[in-house]
Amino acid sequence: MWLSRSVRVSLLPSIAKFPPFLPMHNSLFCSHSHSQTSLHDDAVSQFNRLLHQRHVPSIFEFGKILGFLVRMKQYSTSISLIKQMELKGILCDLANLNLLMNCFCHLHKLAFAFSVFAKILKRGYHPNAITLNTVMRGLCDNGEVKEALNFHDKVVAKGFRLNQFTYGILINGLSKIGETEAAIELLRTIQSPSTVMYSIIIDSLLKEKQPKEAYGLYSEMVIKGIFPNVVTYSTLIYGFCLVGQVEVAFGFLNEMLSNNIRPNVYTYTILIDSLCKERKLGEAKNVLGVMVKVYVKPNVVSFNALMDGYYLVNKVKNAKQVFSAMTHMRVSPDVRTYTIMINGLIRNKRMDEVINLFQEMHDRNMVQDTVTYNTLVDGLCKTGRISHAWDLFHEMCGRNQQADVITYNSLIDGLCKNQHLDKAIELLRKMRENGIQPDMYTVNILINGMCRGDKLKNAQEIFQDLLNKGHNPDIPTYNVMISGLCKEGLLDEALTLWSKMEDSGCLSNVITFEIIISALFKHGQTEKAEKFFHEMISRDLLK
DNA sequence: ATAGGGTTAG
Repeated sequence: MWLSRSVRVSLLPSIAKFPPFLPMHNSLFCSHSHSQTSLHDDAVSQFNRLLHQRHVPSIFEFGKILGFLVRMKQYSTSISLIKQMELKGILCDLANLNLLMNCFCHLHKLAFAFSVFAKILKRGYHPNAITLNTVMRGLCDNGEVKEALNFHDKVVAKGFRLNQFTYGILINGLSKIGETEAAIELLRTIQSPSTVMYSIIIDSLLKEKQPKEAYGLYSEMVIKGIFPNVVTYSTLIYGFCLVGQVEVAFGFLNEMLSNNIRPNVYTYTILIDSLCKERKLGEAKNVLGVMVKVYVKPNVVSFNALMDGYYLVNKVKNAKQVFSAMTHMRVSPDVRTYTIMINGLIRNKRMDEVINLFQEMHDRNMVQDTVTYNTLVDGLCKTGRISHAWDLFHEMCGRNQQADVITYNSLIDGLCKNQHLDKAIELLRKMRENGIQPDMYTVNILINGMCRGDKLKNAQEIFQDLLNKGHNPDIPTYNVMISGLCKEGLLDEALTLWSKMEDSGCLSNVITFEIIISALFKHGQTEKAEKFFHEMISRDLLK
């Protein structure tokens, strides 16, 4: 079923090349409608007009406006409008109450949602499938998938009718908490499973790096005559790129095209992102050009992916061009756009520009989130500006952006590398106090810090502790430990550990080999070094 | 009911 590589390759360059950032294309994307804010305000004032009419309008009129607001994700507004309705003595119907419950669920106010459910029962309304599905989705979104399943069993026992959506919600809930097996089991109990159900599970399998199983389900749905749609194909393209099988992914792209399923902004953005991660910036830029040409409007995600790609290959100028191009095309940068810019500029040691951008976010009333702060904190640590990083750490806490394991890891690493091992240990303790569990990065940073600080014994203790607790060290853990042993000239011990690593099924990467080879050379063991070098080549680890 | 972008260790 796969089309040849030549088909795949010809697909993109066959489209006429043109500079994707010319202003002539801007007119395609100019917005002629009201902004979202004014639409929201219009809806609210129309609602108020209805509310104050002399003759009470039908409940259906209110419902239309409320439905619109929910589609615009204005949950808080919808809730307050419904409250005003009830205060005026206009009784909500079942649809309004379902909608109200839905709004509370989206705002993660599950207790309020349940009180609405109680109200539905108290008023003698008969909950319909939408009511029950909303309850289950609320539970699932809150991570309470088991409770959703119990709820399902209970209402089924009471004779309520459910629908396809119910099982989509439950399958999605199970998949998103990593219970893909259970999701598949549930799928097996459904007489006529849908495209959506298959798509959800295929997505989970690919994210868990189980491409064979995902492919199996895809074949199964095709055989059963359940047609993959644009989401299914986009999921497959994304997932197969994720597991490194780019050829297969492009096979799916060709297949969707030959099935006359048109790629949408998601599909194109996935392609841009995947090509960028493969460092094929020329092709990625062409995809953006194709999008423009076929009138699929790139959005902020498309531009962010491309920008990040340019920074990945250190093309600062091109990245900045993307930044201004998106503005010209009236696509507003978001927090991630700025974070990508900040991250890229840090990697290119342009700290003054970074500080300016951070200030610009402030000026634009953008809320810097944990990731933005993490990026900057790490950048400051890496350039030795520990005290500035420390200030930002406090600033983020003060602004209610929770420091997470990554924040602490960056700071601990910075402290270790600037001769403050004691302060690093102190911060580790503080991190635990704040309820944040150290992860593999923390362990590796500490082992590395100990080795650098001539505390090989402590590093080995941490490593042994990891083994004692039944954790498997990962490649970077072995790498830092091997590197520490090499640094002390303990080459035999390093090579023993390397053997253990390989025996445990943890296969070396290019960095492992670099550490070992350079240590062997340094100690005049040229022959051994060459042996490792050839091993590395035969494993195809050199790009 | 389903798909896409940003941060940490070697």
